This record gives sequence, C-alpha cells and structure tokens, in this order.
Amino acid sequence: MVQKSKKASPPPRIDSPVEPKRRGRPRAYQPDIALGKALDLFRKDGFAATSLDDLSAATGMNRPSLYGAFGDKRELYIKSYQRYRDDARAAMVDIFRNELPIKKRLECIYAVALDIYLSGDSGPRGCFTVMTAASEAVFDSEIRAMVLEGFSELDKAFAACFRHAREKGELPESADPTMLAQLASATIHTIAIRARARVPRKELEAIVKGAIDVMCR
Amino acid sequence: MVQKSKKASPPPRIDSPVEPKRRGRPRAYQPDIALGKALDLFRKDGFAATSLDDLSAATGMNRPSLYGAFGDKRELYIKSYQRYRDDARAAMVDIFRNELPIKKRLECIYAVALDIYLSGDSGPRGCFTVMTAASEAVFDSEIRAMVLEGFSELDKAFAACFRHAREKGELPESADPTMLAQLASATIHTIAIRARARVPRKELEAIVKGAIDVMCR
DNA sequence: GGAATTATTTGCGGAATGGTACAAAAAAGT
DNA sequence: ACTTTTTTGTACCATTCCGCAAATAATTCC
Repeated sequence: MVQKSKKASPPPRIDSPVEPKRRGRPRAYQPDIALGKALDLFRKDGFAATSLDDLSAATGMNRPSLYGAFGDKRELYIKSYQRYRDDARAAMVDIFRNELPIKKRLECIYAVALDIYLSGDSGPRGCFTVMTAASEAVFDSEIRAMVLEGFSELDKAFAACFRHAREKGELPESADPTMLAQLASATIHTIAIRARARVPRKELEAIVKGAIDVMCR
Repeated sequence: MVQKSKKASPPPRIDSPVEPKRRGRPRAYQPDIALGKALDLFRKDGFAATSLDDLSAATGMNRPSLYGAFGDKRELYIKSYQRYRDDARAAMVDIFRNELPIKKRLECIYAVALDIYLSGDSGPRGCFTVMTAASEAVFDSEIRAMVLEGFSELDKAFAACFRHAREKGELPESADPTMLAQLASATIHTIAIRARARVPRKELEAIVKGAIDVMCR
C-alpha cells in the first residue's frame, strides 16, 4: 500500500464498477440475476398469479430481503418490466441500426423477437408488454406510460428503417414509413400473441414472411 | 282455445323458450345476465385477479350458487370466454358477409372491433383473447384450443373477404388472401393491445386506415 | 475490540382466497 | 298436508396472500 490515506484519497465514484466497499453485511444475492428470475416468473404467470412466495423461492431471497431490495410487489414488477425492455432493446438495437437491405433487416428483427417470445422452459412466454403489462396499463398510469413509450419506440424504430430504405430506393417514393411501421409493429404484436398460444415457430415465420412481402412490395 | 288438450299435447321440447316448470325452488338470477357480469369482470381484471367474491358481488349470486350454476372458477372463466366469442362473432358475422366494397367492409369490421375493445365503464377492456385468454393458453389446453380456433376463424373470415374482393377485381390478381388476412388479423391484435393502454380512438382509427390502405393497395 | 451499519432469518398477523357443508326456503308432485 | 326437488343463505375451513417486526449475523469504521 503505497498510497497515503490523507487528502489524496480518490473520491470513490458513485456506481463505480469496483464495488465501493459497502458498509454492512454483504448481500447474499446478486440483484441482477435475482431480478432476472423475478422477470421470468412475471413473464410466465403475470402480475396477480405470481406470489411473493414464488418470487422468493425463485430468487433465493426471502420475502423481507426482496422487499428491502426492490420494494413491494408492484415495484418489483415494474423493475422487472424495465429490465425486460432493456434486454429487448439491447437485442434489437444493432439490427435496427445496421445496413442490410430492408427485407433482411426485418427478417433479423423478427427472428430475434421470436427468440424472445418462444423462450421459456415451461412453454413460450410471449412478450411482457403484450401479455401482462398492457393489461395492467389500464389502471396503473406508471405502467401505462412505459407501455406507451414502448409502442412509440418500436413504431419509431421501424419507421426509421422504412424511411431509410425509401431513401436508398429500396421502397417506392409513395411508401409511407409511419404507416408501414405501424404494420410492422402489428406483426410483432400478432406473433407475440400467437406464440403464447403455442403456435409453432414455422407458422409464425410464415406470417412474418407474408407481412414483409406486403410491406416491402 | 280451439285445440283439444288430449293426444295433441305438444311434447314439451327440451330447452323450449317456455320454461318447462322446473321442479324445485326457482332461481333468483338469470344465468345469461349473470354470465355477462362475470365476463365483464374477467375482461377487466383477468383470471387470477378476479376473485370469487368479486364475481359473487357482481352477479348478485352467492358463491355456492355460482358454483352450482357454472362450476368452479376456471369453468366460469371458460364459459365467460365462450360467451365473449359468441357475442363478438354475432357482432361481426353480418359485416363479413355483406357486399360492400372491400375497404368499406374492413372499415366496418374494425369499427365494430374498436367498439368492443374500447367499451367499459372503468376504462377500455381490450380483447378477451388478447388480454387474458392468450396468457392462460400456455398452460391450459382447453383454453388454448379456443384461442387457436379464434385465431383461425378470424384469419379465415378475413381471407374470404380478400378472396372475394380479388374475384370482383377490387384487388390485383397477385394479392394473396391468406397473407393479407394475417395482416388484417395483426391489425386487429395491435389495436386491441393499444386500446387497453388507453391509446385514443382517433389514433387507433389512423392505424386502421393506414393498414387498410396498404392491404388494399 | 466495540460501535455502527447493512442483510438475513424467523415468524407473526390480519386479510383474502377458493371451495364446501348444512340448514332454511320455495317451488312442484302426490 | 306431506314429500321431493332444487336453490338460497350463512357460516365455516384450510390455505395462501402480502407486508412487517424483531432478533440474529456479517461486515466496515474507529
């Protein structure tokens, strides 16, 4: 230890990657993976059918720890949803940004979406937004705001794709990026719903293919 | 009264509109309207968040009567869903069958759909299939079968519309009715979801209009 | 080593849950 | 009038639910 402890002590940055020597008893869980487990449960069963006991068992945290870490059930649900959206965005953003021809790009996007919707050990979990968040959105303004923002974000991302494709001459000048984007979102929604009802991937891919053909005609 | 009461006494048909003098204490409720109330609740809150107490209060039947009339909670849910589908089908079938030009027909269909999705005293209730039944469908094969049948029915009805329109020359020969139908269903799904998140009717109508333009181009 | 801090563990408590048992009530059959 | 049949109303049961209080444990700071 060369460093003198006086004056020159580096101000420990907030949220530094190196844990800043927390003060009390160390946590017995990793918040990130615990939140992931909670997300899995909420995706599987929705808000009401997921009990704190279930969450406790899945995360390995007992209820008071859960409560201390994430707040009450609703807060945990919201944090799970935020996590879901962050993950989904992370999985999509590169594809939305890349330079493939429009059809290929759409294919990639839908393939990633299907991966998300069809994943799950005990059956396809569908899309968090479509399956549970939208339902809660009617009576919970905070969730509603997230859901609406999600719709808007997806619509805008698709619209940017179509606009870009039109500028590159891949689409006719008459194509309306906004309208096409809403159809592209609608296709996302329909495969999310159908996936949850165990429609096989092949059929979902056929729907995607048909939709792309119509949109990029 | 000309008719003689002997020999010609009409065999009281099962389920005849005239109640065939039931044997015991008469029911204090009307099964049809009770089921309607139950449906309202399930649409609003989903399966898990709707308690038997809620259902009992809404229908005016106490729990044992509910149980006797409709079975347990799951059976009541399924019967409510059947009722929902019957109602929705009844509201749609004429429009699917009529002879308006394709665009007008689609407009009518979506207008009726929006009426259904946006109705509700305490906020838009969305579509039963999309909001709750699809979620339950993963782990309940009976519900799943109903949901899948619903998808199929809607797809087929739309496909028939498009096929008919193509034969009448309203659509180009190259149009693929099946694919267009899936897009039309996707549009139904996207407005159902967005309606539940309180997206205003105007915006939903704009989505519908854009979708119709693309599909009937 | 002791104080302070933070998490964990255990377990409680009141409410709500789905479902049912049982007696009273209201009708028809005899 | 009396029995039979069906539904209603009340009450109850065992379980699960969410949230919290209090005691214990593990770590850092001084």
